[in-house]
Amino acid sequence: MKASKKKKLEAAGWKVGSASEFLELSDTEEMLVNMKLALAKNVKAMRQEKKITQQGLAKLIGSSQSRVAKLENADSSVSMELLVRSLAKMGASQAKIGRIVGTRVVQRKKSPSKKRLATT
Amino acid sequence: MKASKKKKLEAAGWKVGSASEFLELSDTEEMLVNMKLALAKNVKAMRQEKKITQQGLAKLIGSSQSRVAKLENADSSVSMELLVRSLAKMGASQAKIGRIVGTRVVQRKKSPSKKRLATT
DNA sequence: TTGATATATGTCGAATATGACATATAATTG
DNA sequence: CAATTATATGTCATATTCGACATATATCAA
Repeated sequence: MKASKKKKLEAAGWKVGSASEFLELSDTEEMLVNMKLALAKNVKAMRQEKKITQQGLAKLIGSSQSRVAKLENADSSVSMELLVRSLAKMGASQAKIGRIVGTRVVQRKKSPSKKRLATT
Repeated sequence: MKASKKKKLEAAGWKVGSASEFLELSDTEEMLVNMKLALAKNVKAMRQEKKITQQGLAKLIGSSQSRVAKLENADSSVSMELLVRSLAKMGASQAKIGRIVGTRVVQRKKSPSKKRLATT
């Protein structure tokens, strides 16, 4: 994983430390993080498209600007449900949300390729 | 809404009471309930397909049989994240989960059709 | 039927997510 | 530059979700 991406994930509170590198997360956990990143990215994109501030979105979903900031940065303290709810409140269709959930934003870990033994 | 469906939703703890009939839920809330129903339905279907008990799935996701029962019945106490995590742990791909999230299981409320005025 | 196994329901203390707030930093505008 | 507006970060008390347990009910085989 690129150092920049790792730093970003760590900053958001995800466990990407020495004992469990991102690439070592279980497939399930990696998928969940990936879904949240996809949702967060789209929350921000939709909000900007609608030209409203985080404060505006906060009002729309009955929350606060600080929580919206955390939403958009995929902070580990935000639930998948709040992410989905935010998209829905901005008018995203269920179909669109489904497509977002199904989207990979982080490159999938390559399954280990068979290595030829060194012929020393 | 059919009485049977309403009863089922109410039993699961959703607010489908006099003051807010299901059809009166906001589009957003209706969508969220619908997504959870779709996820729950698929958790049960996948588990049965794999021929494992709720106890077995519980072990797979690190939970208990009672919580799995609630999961599959879309109890209001279960999060969207746990539903998604359960599907992932059973091997559902991110794409598949996305398709499930985008699936309507409850008929959409009809938008009010323009009525011709009665011509007394 | 009876017993065994599976699923459902209710409750609990613990863990996690919440909105709100203060305040820091960044971006924009004049 | 300074002022203004937008976004980010840290914390807290409250609310929600959690696994676990007890126990009820259903399903099915003998």
